[in-house]
Amino acid sequence: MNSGVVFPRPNPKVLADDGDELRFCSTCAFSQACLAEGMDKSALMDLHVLVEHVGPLHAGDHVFREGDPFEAIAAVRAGTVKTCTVDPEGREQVLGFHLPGEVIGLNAIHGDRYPCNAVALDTVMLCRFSFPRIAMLATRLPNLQQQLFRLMSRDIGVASLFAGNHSADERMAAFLVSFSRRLAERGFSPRRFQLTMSRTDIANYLRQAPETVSRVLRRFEQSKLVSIKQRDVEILDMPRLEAMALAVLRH
Amino acid sequence: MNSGVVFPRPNPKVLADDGDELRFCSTCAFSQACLAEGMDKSALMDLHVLVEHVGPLHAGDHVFREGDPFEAIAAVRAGTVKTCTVDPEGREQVLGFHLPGEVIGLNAIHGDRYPCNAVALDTVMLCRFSFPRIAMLATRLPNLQQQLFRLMSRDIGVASLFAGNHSADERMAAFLVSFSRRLAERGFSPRRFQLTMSRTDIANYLRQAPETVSRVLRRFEQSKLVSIKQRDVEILDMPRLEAMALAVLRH
DNA sequence: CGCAGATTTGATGATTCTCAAGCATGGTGG
DNA sequence: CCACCATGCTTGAGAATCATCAAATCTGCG
Repeated sequence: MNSGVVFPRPNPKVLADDGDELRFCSTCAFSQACLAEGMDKSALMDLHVLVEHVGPLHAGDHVFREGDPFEAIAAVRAGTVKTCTVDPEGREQVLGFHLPGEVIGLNAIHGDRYPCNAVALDTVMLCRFSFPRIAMLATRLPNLQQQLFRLMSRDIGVASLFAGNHSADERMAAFLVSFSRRLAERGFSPRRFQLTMSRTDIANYLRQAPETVSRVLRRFEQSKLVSIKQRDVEILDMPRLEAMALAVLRH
Repeated sequence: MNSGVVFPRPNPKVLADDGDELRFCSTCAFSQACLAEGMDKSALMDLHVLVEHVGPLHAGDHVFREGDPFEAIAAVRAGTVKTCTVDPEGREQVLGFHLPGEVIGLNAIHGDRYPCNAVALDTVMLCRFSFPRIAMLATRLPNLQQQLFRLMSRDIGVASLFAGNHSADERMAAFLVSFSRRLAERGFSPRRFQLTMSRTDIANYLRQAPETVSRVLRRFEQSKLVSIKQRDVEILDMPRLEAMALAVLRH
């Protein structure tokens, strides 16, 4: 398995500036979001100039590593990226899972180094943005600046989502609901989806033992909240799941 | 006790544009930080124009409330501010404590409303910055923009500091060390300081029961790690405390 | 002085972790 | 094609950390 760092050296093949790139990149949710913020066509062109399409990365590939010098942020275009730290004793701490349309690396600006690892959980495609260049561009494009502010602001809130002291059931329900909603935002089905990460990763993220995750999911299944086959999830009773998650998500 | 929202209506008395304001505001750590980032004198003047000095606020006063429309960020100049949410059942969740030199409100950009309450824990002085105006200014002053990016980026990291699944002792040690370091950054003593928040607030922040906080602190005192009289803390063995906190803080 | 709120302390209990073993699953090579 | 292995997942039993409940103590303040 290739576990090298591929992020700082984007594959030249996927950077080809062929005629399809503009259309191709219009599927990049990050650009889309900027567009939605009122950026005009020429502004979008400026963005395209500094986008690098990276990938495909495969499960286990690192997007960046903790301690690497910070150079760029990236928008996930396809697949799932896990961010995590490793403490001095080698124990991993999962910080988050990042779905298509979400941006990673924003927590590296302060410190000039990535404070965590970013690892592909499946086949991942990225849009890479040199940060100095996008920041420079943002001084000319207020909408872009505003969008960057918004993205970072949201990450602050997301990071404290699971900060509370809730039960294992509540955290798991919140995890499933949150995952479902984020998928729905990008046009995926909110009822049927695949958990691309291992039980161990979920457990770590939710501050639980993997055994607890397994037991909670089984109980959810027994109470007809969800149906689970391997990593495939079908949500059967969204209202009740949302009710359980309410204490964590607050809406 | 006055528990009204004072933030959106700064006290006119402290906004007086007398000759001392420039010197006065030079004690505002936010401006200082921007200065340190290489802003020249005229840039600083631009900042001063849009600063509003707010305060003094007293213990229990709200700086802003969850749900209030987002208009401004604020730098703490003196005192301590607690940010917290309240869930549908009325249970509070403490998100953080903010010391002089730290900025609050950055998590409100996304959503256009404050996602949490901000409450003064003691006598608090603030610098208030209209966000639309400071964002506008940031397009002209790349150093200011960069500073805002940095502040938000740091908040992402801070929010996930206590995300890990650590023991009560480790979290408390990390809390004390982190508090001490942040005070030291601003020139306060890192060995002797006052915990301006209640045990209940600390407990909530660390996901513990107040009783657990009490017991952990007593054990710390018995092992000569710290000396505690009410809310006054003296750290007696910083190396050992830092060692305990290592798993949480990672440095 | 006495009251209200905060903190401490002790006893008990429950959620969750740990340890250990069994069971699927998916890929590999014979 | 099937046995085999590695990995991840599940399940059960026992243990431990930490929360809860109850009550005493302390503190600041009117």
